[in-house]
Amino acid sequence: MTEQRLRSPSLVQLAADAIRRMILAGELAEGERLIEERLTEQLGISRPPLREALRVLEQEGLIVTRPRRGSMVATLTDQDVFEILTLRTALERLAIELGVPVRFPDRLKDAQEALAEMEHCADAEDRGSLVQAGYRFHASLIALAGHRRLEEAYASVQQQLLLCMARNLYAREHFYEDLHEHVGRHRTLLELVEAGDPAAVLAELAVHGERSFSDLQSNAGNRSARDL
Amino acid sequence: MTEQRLRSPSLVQLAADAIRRMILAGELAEGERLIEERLTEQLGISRPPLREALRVLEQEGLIVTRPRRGSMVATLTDQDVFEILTLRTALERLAIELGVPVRFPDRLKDAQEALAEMEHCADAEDRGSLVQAGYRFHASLIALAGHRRLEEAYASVQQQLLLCMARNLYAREHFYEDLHEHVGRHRTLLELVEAGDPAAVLAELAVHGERSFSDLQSNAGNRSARDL
DNA sequence: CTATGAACTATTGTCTACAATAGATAGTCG
DNA sequence: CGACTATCTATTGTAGACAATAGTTCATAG
Repeated sequence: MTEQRLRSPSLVQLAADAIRRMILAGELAEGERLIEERLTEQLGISRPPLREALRVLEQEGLIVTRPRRGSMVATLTDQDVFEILTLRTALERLAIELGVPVRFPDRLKDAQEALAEMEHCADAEDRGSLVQAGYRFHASLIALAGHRRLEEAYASVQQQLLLCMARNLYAREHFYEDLHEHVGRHRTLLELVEAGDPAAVLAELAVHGERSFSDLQSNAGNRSARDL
Repeated sequence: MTEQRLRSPSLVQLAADAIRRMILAGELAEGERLIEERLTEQLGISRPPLREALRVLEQEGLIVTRPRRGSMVATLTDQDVFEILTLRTALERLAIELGVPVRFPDRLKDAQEALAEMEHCADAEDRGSLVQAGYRFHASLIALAGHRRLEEAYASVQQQLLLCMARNLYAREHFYEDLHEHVGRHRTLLELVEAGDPAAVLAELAVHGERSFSDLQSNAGNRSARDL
């Protein structure tokens, strides 16, 4: 609304988006070195903007950079998945506490639209699009809090979660259950949000999250799965 | 024109550290434009590494960059302070839930040392050093969780909080109370952590945080102060 | 045959220079 | 006298080249 889309995106943003897409699409293998010269040829840009884009991705947690040794696609361990999931849960909890009951009713529309698309994807059994719509749904719930830093942090965590999925480290929760049951849980979530009961939403989210923690019990932090 | 020789690690990191220090020390005013050429002269480096450093600081939330209009020191509103404080609380809560009871007893030493230094600073009435020691104390509590992403996110929030203090937007909590009472609250916190009672720690933290929210009631999100 | 060292290569780190754009200023027209 | 426009300047965006370093390979000596 207030955002003006006339801004010509800089090469840095375009390069960051392109590399991010490549990583999340699995076109770049885990731990693969990112040779700057190769990427400049591939993207048709020069090294300075590319290097700035790599700094952005490094801060986002998608790549790791070691001095004089270049950048590599992030390698995710079970510990990393655990960290991503717990952090996501903590951020979602804050968002619910701040955003429910809803103070910006117009923002609910985004969630409702995303949910409608999720149902459509479930009917069509389009799992890829369903995951995308699911992320939009969650992001729109976060936006209810009206908390810019929270939205940014959540987006970063979501991206890393996408990376987990590209690595097949996190496929269980989203793929190994009935699609309509999956969408139904989200519908329940939205209804509780609309009802304005934060505690109930948090309880539902806890059920949501418990499944994801169940396979990480080898980690020292597994105790927290119950608490969250 | 202090020509400092930046060498070994990486000019990007050194430049980022230097500019970060300048911002947090208040040497750069709120909203002040960061002219790249000026900074290159001041730091004795060239523009490419400087620009990469600015990207890092942008991701950290200390500066804002608009395309073709350069970078500015972040301007903090009450809403920003609210966001920083709520995010910090959410991260601390996760850290306590994951780290208490303590599973890495050796890491408690850092907290104990920081607390001892806090007491020393309180005796000497050195408020500046007390704040620094306080941040080390909190950071060491976060480290109990053994959660790298959490530590990084918390460090970023802490930095922005330091920026708040440099802007006198947040001086109340740390400066307008008795120093020994301040340290005493932290001692209580550590004792509860050592006792292994997460709920009690969270309750104490809630008291800790309530004071900071009290001046932000004009914000729409003030309702959360009680919940957190 | 193995181990060690030196030279080489591939890659990153940094710098100078050029192009493009947004903001400012002054001049002119209504 | 005020407002609008064109030019102008300061600053950012981008490019290509040079310097420095870590990893590798080959040669030689034990």
